[in-house]
Amino acid sequence: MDRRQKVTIKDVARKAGCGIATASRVLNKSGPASAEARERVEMAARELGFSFSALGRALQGGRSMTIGCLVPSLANPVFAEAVQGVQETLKGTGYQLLIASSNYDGEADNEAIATLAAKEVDGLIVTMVAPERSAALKQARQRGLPVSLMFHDPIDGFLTAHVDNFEAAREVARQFADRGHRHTAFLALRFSTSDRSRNRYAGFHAECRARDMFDPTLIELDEADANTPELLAAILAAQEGLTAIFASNDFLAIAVQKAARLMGESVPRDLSVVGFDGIEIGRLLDVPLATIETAPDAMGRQAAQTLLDMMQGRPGAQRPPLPFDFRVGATLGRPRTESRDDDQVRPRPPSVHSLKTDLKQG
Amino acid sequence: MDRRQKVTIKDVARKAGCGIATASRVLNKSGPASAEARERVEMAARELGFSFSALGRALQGGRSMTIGCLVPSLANPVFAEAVQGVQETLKGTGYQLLIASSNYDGEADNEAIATLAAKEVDGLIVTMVAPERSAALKQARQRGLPVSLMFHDPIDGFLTAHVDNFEAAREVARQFADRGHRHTAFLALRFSTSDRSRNRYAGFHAECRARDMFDPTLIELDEADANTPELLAAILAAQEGLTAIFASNDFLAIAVQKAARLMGESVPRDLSVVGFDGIEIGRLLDVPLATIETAPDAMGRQAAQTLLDMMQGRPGAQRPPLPFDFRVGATLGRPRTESRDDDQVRPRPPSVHSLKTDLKQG
DNA sequence: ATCACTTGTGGAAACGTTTCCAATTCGACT
DNA sequence: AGTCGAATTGGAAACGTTTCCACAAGTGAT
Repeated sequence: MDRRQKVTIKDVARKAGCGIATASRVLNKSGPASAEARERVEMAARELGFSFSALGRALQGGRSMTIGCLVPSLANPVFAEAVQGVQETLKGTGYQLLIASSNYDGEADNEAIATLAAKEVDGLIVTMVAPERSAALKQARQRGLPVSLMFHDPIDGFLTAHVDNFEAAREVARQFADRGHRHTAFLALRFSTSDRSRNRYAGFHAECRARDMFDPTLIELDEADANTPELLAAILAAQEGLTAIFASNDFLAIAVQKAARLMGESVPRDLSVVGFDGIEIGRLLDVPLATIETAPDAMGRQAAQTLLDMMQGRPGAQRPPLPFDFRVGATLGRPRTESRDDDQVRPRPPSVHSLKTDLKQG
Repeated sequence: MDRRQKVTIKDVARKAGCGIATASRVLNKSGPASAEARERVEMAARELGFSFSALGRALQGGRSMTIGCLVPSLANPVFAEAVQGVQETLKGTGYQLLIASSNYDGEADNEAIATLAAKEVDGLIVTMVAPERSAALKQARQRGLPVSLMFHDPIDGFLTAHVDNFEAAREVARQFADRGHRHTAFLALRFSTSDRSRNRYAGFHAECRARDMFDPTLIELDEADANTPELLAAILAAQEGLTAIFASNDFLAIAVQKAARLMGESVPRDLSVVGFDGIEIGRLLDVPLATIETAPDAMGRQAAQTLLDMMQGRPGAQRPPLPFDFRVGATLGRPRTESRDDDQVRPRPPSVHSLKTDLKQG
């Protein structure tokens, strides 16, 4: 019962009464063989239910036809969709995907890369905490492993499929400014483990300055869970004069809406909210979410295509960032108390940076 | 540059001036070695940056330490979360996940299974269109490959991690009945490729009958995309007297809410909606979604654990279904025109089965 | 009948491991 | 000094492929 009996090409050859080499040639159509031999080998293979072992092939051929993929988490639909995009592009190429996830842990990132490399993957598609500082990734590249990045902004020496987070965030600031918002906040999750988030903040911050708005307050959450809205409500209640929030992803943006509801405030009358990513569900909401719409699956497809090119020896250059769209939802409006045209330079209030929410650990 | 120079144990042995066997023993701590030899080998390995090739190991040891996983799509958060759960359970066991997705295509299912088997995975965790009819899966099992199912209701000869779809759907019907609904519909996506969906319909249908409600109308969509709400609105407009809809997943349920809004109807005053799955975002909605709450990650964890048990020779028995919860949201209410207690048996209206929406192909 | 080809064929090496087993060394005991 | 056992050690086989190469057999031309 439990005996895992493998049928090898040796068995086929024996049954067909020929040498291994001949069987291999027939089954791979890779060399000459008499009609009669072909017939016998094919028959034998069919009867035995033979199929090649990718292991033996990989060992001998030096190519495993496997691609390693590392993402922070599949529970985040953005990454899940990207991986799906990778799968689509790989479909039909014969490559399989070995997937690891690090749960946003830089240490786990390194281990995962090492493990994937040990499995002799032919290439790596990666989103990690800090690719530019990963020893394991560096070593993999030194060994000649092609690496393609996803989501990360361009890093020296790497090719990446990305959107211009800085620019996109500036766009959000512009939209806020155009509607008269001056006092805003940037809401992020796990700021320290995401260069994307940091770049969005940087862009948002820069444009706010350029538009003579207050520096945005930085609100950082450690974790998102069921009571995130309550937590947010508490934090927001402590902020005075805030009229608009830019959330680093759509999930957070939706949580902000919920928080506003809990506080008895109305979106966008009392508070404007803009998200990032453009997940499908945002559209379906009662009050459709204003957001930066990106295409994670396209990101995955591009990263995969880049990798395929590298593996075929066509190095390719860094592609321009993928386009994003500002989706005008219904969560963005004018602030209730319009700024009264007193354009004289006012002192900026001290910006509350890194308002860490360690209420839980405390 | 491009030279992929592998450091093998042979290189280590040569540099350490000893035999391969000794090097192997030292590096694996699997046998005796003099302190001096140990020292030299470890030094050599470090200097060369040696790491084992999982390929050679797998070939020799007969175990690849890789597990194959097949799901319909990672773009569906339910499956993505389940895979995440699998990853969590596998973390620390040394097993890696080779992931394939079929895009709900039964043919692709078979190919994927065959490919995974060819890669010599040590076990299979699978959600597919029709496991009971898959030739490839059958063959894999005959070869002694342990197989663990996710999401599927129990099938003879397989172990599966699941929720009781039939019972859960009955619960929905009960909730409808308790509030006085009699004329309901069941909304599904790709009915033909999902036994889960079919079982939910069956349970819903059965309980509707038991409660003397009308047979639920079956509404089936081929695909969900951006204009699903419009499509739904058109379909719903044609249904008379409908007071409640059971959607086969939360995404569809949210689309129904949007459709109702498009039609100028109010949820739950004019139409009650209940979903299935219990995705996190449903909670955050303006009108929190009533739904059957399941735990996809727990499903993944259980499936993985079952597989680990099988691989360790502990066969284990089919576990009971994982619990589900009826989440009382705000999308479920009493129908506007309360059924006037005329309990005489009324003829049921012909139920519109398989109202296929091939508006697009047509 | 010999030669030079073409065609078909199978032995064997190589890929990177692990592990069995025989051989070597060494100290200790008779 | 000679024998014995324990502790180390390394050669070689095996895992399932592919492919190089040499060999056999057949074919047509000289």
